[in-house]
Amino acid sequence: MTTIAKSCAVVNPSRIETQRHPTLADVAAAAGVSASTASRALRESPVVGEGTRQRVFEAARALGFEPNRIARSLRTRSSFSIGVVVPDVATVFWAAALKGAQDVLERAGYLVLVMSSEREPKREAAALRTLIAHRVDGILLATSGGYDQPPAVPVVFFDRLDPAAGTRGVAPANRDGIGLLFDHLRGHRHTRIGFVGGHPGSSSADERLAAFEAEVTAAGLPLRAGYVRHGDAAWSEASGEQAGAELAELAERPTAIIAASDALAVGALRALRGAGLRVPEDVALVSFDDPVFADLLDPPVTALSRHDREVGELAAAMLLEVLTGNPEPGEVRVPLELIVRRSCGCDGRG
Amino acid sequence: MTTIAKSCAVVNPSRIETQRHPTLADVAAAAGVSASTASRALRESPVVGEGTRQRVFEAARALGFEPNRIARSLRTRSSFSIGVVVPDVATVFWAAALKGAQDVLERAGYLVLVMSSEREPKREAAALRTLIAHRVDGILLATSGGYDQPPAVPVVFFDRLDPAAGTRGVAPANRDGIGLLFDHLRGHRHTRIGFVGGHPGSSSADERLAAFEAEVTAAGLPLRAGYVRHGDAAWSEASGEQAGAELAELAERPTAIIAASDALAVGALRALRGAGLRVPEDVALVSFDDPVFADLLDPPVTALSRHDREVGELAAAMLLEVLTGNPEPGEVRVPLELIVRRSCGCDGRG
DNA sequence: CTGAAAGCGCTTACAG
DNA sequence: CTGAAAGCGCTTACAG
Repeated sequence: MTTIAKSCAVVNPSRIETQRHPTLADVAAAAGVSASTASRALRESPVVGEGTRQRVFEAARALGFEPNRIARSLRTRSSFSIGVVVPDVATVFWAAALKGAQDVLERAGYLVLVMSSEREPKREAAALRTLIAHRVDGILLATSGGYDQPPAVPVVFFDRLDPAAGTRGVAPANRDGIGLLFDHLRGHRHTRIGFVGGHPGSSSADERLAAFEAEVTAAGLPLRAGYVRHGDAAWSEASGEQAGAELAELAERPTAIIAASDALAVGALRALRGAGLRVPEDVALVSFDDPVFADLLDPPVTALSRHDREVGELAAAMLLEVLTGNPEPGEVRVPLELIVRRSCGCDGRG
Repeated sequence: MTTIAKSCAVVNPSRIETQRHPTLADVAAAAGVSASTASRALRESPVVGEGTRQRVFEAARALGFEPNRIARSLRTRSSFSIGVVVPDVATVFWAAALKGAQDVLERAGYLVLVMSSEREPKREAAALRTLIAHRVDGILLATSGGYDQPPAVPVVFFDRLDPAAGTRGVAPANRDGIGLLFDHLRGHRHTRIGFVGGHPGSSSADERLAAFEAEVTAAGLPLRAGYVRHGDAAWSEASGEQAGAELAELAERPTAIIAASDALAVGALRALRGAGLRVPEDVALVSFDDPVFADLLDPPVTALSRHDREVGELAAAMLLEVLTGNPEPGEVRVPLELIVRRSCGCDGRG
């Protein structure tokens, strides 16, 4: 007792007396039963008598008892929690995907532990270790490359898939999406099409770039190295602007640009303006991810619809499947649609 | 043994054999020492011999041992985790504030548990209970009204403060911010100024509205009920559009509008356009929170700089203070600056 | 229907 | 410097 009081004082010597949480033993004592019975009553075991059940609940209510999940987890050897690690929680895409995942996971009774890797492999690896240390039942991972050997729990990838084949994952249909964008630009008769890609190394960046190159080749167009630029690790707006500026300076400038994300597109738009170029008259511009308020931008930008939330939901659902014993291997791709506005050269009225 | 294997089989009968996590006992056995010594070695206790220390670390490494934090938490009676509850993780403001908080908390060694209340008092109360059940050491709360009696751990409010006085909290300087917006509009000689507020009931909505009314009165202008509109619970863009449309329809229409948030402002902008009104020529518009890509909107919108991240950081720092025994009571306000662009009537060149 | 006992995986006085 | 023992707060066979 003395020990406990002392350690409390060290940890939290403020006036706010962190009142001791009542334990199951307290409830049992108050209800005049054993801890075993109290536990069974609280867990609605059909075996306990009605009167007993009521007395226990009453005692628990009176004491403000909230069962200690840490103790329960240790005892039952299952934390009923899921870890989610994303490169950056404050990016529109991951914030939305995270929300989607959290919704389905919480509905299934899981606690969600969110960790941010800040796009660094080291921090991702650390986050994974922390999650394992907390004995999560499974992990949802948008990898930044910190995943080496599989941890001791099921993992489902999302958006940024593991390069190794055969791992479970959910991602946007990158290839088809780029195809939609490319075809639309071709419909406007463009032959000199530039590309502002994400940072090489993630499946999302790499797939979109590969799809772009495949489209160019399939269209019988020349593959010009100078027409392909890349954003920085954060796919930042600033790096999109830099890339856009480089494209704008080219002697034989592209007449249209595909940006691999919203921030990259907005950065490119800013660069084009800065270079005194009109969009879409001088250079057309289309974006992979639909920018926020895209229809109010000047000009309104043509882009692919967002299904961020859905990616998170599907990944969570897949993990739940695995956890309940339906391994359901392989990949799921979320289809995207083209939203035609004006930056592509259309008049924006459909 | 049989029991364990059986229960494992029920939980996860997939081929992915969830390998048993090695325990401290395993490490101790492998290193040829007792669990006590292994524990001390791993925790870098100065008391253990160098040779022993090395053998233990080697064994831990070889086994891929990751100490079970659940067991440690139970034993030490401290989870070293902090709960953060926000109305919606996918809203720009909270995503950024959350990230700020998470950064400082993780740096201090805490695990962050994020919960979303979806703006419902019931869900907020449930989230709070879950957090308590997980024995978090403290809570960061942007309340939606689900907080009745103080939980058994320290709470710091952020953005949406507790109406009760004297509680700890961090929020933007709502009053001063509205003052900045209002004064700027007055500088443009506007006398008929409308207000699209947030949903009444949260401190952020109420403070901004009160500040607006105080400014109107202080300026000697009439307080017209018809000039004040409110967004819905989510402060959604659609509700901002609705409010903007109502203002636009007024017989004696305001010549300027202050919107209490980015989404509300963008909604209002859309409504104004829909009504065939030019911004800022027919109606000027300024926004409290700086919209994403605000400078590329048509017209670029004048707004208050965002300090979302800072709000989260400061709230986290305050909680840390409390946890280490420096109660530091009261409120902190984060000052905002005006970013002048074109929607207010300026030419946008500063 | 209920209780005593064991144990989940750690940490930490207490002895040596 | 090291080990045996107790205990954190639960759950769950095992007996009655």
